[in-house]
Amino acid sequence: MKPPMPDTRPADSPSLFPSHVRVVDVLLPVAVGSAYSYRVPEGIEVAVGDIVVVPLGTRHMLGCVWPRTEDPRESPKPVDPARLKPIQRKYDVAPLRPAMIAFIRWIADYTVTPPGMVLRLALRHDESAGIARERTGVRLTERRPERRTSARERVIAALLDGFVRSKSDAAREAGVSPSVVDGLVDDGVLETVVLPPEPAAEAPDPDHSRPELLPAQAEAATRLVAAVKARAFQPFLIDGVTGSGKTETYFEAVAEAIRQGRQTLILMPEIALTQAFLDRFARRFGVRPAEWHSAVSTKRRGRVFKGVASGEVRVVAGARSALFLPFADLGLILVDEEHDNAYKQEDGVHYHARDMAVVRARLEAATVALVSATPSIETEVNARRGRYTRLALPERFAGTKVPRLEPIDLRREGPPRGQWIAPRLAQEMERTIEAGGQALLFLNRRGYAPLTLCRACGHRIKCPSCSSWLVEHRFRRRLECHQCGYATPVPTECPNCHEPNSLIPCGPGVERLHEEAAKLMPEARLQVLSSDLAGGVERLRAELKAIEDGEVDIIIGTQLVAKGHNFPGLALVGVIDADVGLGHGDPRAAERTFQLLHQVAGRAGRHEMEGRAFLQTYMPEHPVMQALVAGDRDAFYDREIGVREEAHLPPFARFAALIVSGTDPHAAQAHARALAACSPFTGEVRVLGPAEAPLALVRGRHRYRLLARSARLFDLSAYVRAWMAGAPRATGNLRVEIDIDPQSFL
DNA sequence: AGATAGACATAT
DNA sequence: TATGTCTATCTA
Repeated sequence: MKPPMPDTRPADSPSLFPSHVRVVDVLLPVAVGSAYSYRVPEGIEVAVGDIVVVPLGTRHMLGCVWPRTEDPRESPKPVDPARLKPIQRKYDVAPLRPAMIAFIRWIADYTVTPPGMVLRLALRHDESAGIARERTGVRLTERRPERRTSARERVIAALLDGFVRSKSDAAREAGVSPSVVDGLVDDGVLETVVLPPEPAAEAPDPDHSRPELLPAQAEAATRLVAAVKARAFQPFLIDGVTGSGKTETYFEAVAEAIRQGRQTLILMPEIALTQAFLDRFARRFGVRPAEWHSAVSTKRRGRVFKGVASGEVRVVAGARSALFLPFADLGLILVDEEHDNAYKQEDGVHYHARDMAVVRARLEAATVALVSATPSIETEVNARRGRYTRLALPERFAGTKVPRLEPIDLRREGPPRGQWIAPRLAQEMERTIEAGGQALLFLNRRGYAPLTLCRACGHRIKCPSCSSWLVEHRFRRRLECHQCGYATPVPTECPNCHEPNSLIPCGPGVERLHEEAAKLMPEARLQVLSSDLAGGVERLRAELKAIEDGEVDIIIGTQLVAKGHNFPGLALVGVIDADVGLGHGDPRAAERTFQLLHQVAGRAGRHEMEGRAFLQTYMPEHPVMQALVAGDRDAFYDREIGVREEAHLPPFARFAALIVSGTDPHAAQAHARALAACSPFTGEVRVLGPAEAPLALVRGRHRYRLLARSARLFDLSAYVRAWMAGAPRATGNLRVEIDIDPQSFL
């Protein structure tokens, strides 16, 4: 830190040098529209981007010295100089660079969120966390103890090499408790040494172990490497079938960024950030990347945050929040599984991390690559229009093909009532297991049965707080609401007509499927995999290991099995109900179903083994099923893009919804209607049902949704801002949130 | 965001 | 009339 400026004014004539009140604007991480002005006290020098501690009301908080703009919304109103409060101190962290400030502004503008809320995402770390505490190590001296015990001897033996170790390491290596080490320090046998702080992440080695690449991979890698070398914004789509080595390919670009001394951000859906991925990275680069997601400890976050800001951390693998890390020199961003919905932030600042990654890359003059086997419609359109350069990886590594999905028409060859596995699928499973392969039954429904019905009066048991069906979880003997988490013991009589023993479970969940499969194949070893597996992450990890080791014949899984995990012995996939998820009126239902089922099918058959996949459906003629069966991805995209065009929704702008919420339902609805009445909104106003939006009635807040049907969504944020500015004062308690997937940033 | 002052509702 | 609960407003 710079020394304070010496005061050069003559002591006897201060009035000759009118002391200028130095004022700067500081953006605070709170939901206020503009930055606030603060006085800079003598002895403190601040520049734009600096992080400072300032008083606000009764508290002190971090803020960022913010540049002035012409934009009146962001500029502070002039304040009586006497009312200005002084900056308390500078905060010891790297200042936000201009690209980061531009990024924050861009997102705030696009998402119609106060910039302070976006800044909050960038400053989210614990103040004390980043300060690496001093670590002490121990080293052997010439002295030997008077009292000799076997524990002491072991410590001395372990430290005979003369190297310094931390106390805990020394104790662990010698197999003794730390108090033995302390005792030796007291006796002067060991001396303590101050250790340098542990690095936030070790430096990855771009040449640690370079893999053999297939021709298509090598070609794609070359183009990515060239882009990284060029140090200019360039967006790519890495479009490769499951098992085509997308990761190995983009690792080459990571290697180049490391060689260039620039940083890399690998974004992944949180669930995909597994040990397996980190290990894979370590095999290629010798060390693991720095991790950034909700499960990382506060202390570790602080260190990573500082390491990223200083440039010491070269590669970060993180969930969407990693997008707001203060990279010193970001050269490459990878968005793995770019189609994944987890990239959407649904509360606070509504942003789509995939799109914001492209924005950030542009502002940082970095290369960005979106990676997927089933790109989102938007990304596909951007690739087709040439805004993203497509790098196609059409072949699988081992030369096997992604299996075609074979349809099983449930109307013609379905199972008997009360069962869900078609005879043909059962046969194929038996054959597969006899041949030593594994089978996966995919059903995206947790629990035993999605509906409990009264045989006597027809009553369907619903959640008292959000009116969606309660799902029976037989293992836990409860009825659970999958929307809001409400749970109650399974009743013995109908809550409506009080008829005893009249309740019957309707429809299948994975637990019920497990029951059926066990009956069909009593010898087979079964395992259910779902996110609510008893025993949590530990158990899940253990079960995945067991599956990998071939200790399971039939896996019965929900969505969980479609993502990330590798099942090397999997030879057959059976989709129990391909129609789940279609026809809910969700405009993205077709896309999601296609992506999910394509990914699930892709799990079958790798490592020189051809796999097979079956699709049980009541509507084999549905375009999604047809595309899946034909293995024709392009046909699917052609159709989906066409559908959106017909609805006058530019495919790359996706759907837009405005959520107007307020505490007074009448006022909120009136405002929603007023907004809807104005161009460009022609959509209807709907009260959000709880099933549609579990958060709809949080704390008595009423929400209304507008669907915008406009070809010019580009103006959406400006439009809403203008509307809000002109809205009557009573709208102060109304929040307008835009829920869109912005695509107009190129 | 978080503190606080005001607006109702309810206990004392 | 004190006390609790919920909301709207303000922070420089």
